[in-house]
Amino acid sequence: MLKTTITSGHEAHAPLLQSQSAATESLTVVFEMLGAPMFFQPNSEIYGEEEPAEYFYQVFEGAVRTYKVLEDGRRQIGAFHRAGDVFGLEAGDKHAFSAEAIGKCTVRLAKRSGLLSFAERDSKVAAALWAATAKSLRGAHEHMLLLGRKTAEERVVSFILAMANSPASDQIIELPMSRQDIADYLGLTIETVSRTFSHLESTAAIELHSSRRIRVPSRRDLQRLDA
Amino acid sequence: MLKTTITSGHEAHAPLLQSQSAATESLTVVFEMLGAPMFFQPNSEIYGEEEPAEYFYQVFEGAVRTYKVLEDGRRQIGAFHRAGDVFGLEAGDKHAFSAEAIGKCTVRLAKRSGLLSFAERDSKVAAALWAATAKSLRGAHEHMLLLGRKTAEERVVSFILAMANSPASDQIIELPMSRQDIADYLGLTIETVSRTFSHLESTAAIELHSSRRIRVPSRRDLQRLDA
DNA sequence: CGGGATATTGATTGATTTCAATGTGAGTGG
DNA sequence: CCACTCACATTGAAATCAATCAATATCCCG
Repeated sequence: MLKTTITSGHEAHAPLLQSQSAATESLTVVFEMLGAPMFFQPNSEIYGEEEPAEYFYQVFEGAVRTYKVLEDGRRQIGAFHRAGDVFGLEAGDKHAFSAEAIGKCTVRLAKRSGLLSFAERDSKVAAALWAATAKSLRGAHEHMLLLGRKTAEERVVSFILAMANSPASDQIIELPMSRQDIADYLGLTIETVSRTFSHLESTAAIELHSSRRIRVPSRRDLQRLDA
Repeated sequence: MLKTTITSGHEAHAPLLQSQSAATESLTVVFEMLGAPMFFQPNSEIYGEEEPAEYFYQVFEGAVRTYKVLEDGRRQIGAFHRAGDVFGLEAGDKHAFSAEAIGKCTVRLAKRSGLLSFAERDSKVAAALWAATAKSLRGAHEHMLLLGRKTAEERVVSFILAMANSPASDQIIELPMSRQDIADYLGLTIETVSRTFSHLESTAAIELHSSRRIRVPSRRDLQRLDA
């Protein structure tokens, strides 16, 4: 199984694939068959908004951001994708978002036409495609709640909790993305994100070992700060 | 076709079904076969968050809001659904959102099990289900950009433009929802929404015939105020 | 050991929220 | 038919949270 392949060599980390649903697994099998692995350098474009959507994508290793920009440059990151996540699922022949590698990363590309004709013949694959799309939708809904109704501190806390994907306490979390990425994901400025991290540290809710390496001594305590 | 059925008797209004995609149409056919129409009173619950998701839903007449609330009562409306729109598509056995009728409305309910087993046998139906889910995802992404990066005025303008679903200028728009609903959709307070409507009126970007009936003299002019 | 990007911290401003009245309109009953 | 009422909407003044403007500080990377 690819699951094994993906996690091999990462045993020291928290599991990269959280609650791997049966549906995602089944899409993973399809990506193994149809997907061509492709390597991307940090900050390189995987696809651009408005480009014809020719492929579906699955992160194999590393992390990816998908985003939209307004004419004047304001950027909203829609989601961060990590190993095992499928992205680029929007229907229609054009991408609604752009996608970039955050650090070095490997992504599997599966031709839409191939995967869709596969889905036509195998209803399990069609169901997996639907489930993966619905999973993205669920994530977008959660993100919407955060952007629309939460305070800066609640946003940062929600983000940290989402990045700490195991329910265990006392986790060390490695953030692959910059403060600017976090700010553009949370709908805040980089200064507000930085200040909020500092403030959380000052109240012992988190420890900042370095700017991209944080420790959550008690997940419960942190959760109490989320709405 | 149901399209005819839905719009019959509404010829005086702007078309209720904007760009009805082939995919939605094909789901509409399924709803005609499997769906039981159900009538809802204003503000009545269609389903609640965390309830087992037993059905898929299509608005037949009227308007529906889907939303999430935080423990302390802050509410985020995820989307407004109008005639022809399919909602409740989230995968998983529980609803992620709640859904309520805004005014009096009729909704068709199709059992998930039935529609899914139909999709298993007919790949066209499976594709339509996927496309409808992806359409929700696209809407959520657009909404995210609005919540994360737009100013109050831009949000209200985006909202008005979305409610004016024909590209024509000089439209009169009937808003089915209250200012509170709009506020909770845009991530603003009711006062800010009200002030922004007033300000748009003072600059002649819109006319307020009554609080729920507005006229857009020039769509182009209004679009210039959107980001 | 630089040097440039990234991050933190401080001071101030400003948009939106909050608090507080006032206005408006649809429905009801006298 | 009018007055009353209640929910909904508008408007105003003050407070607040996050953004902006402005220095440093720190971390990589060569």
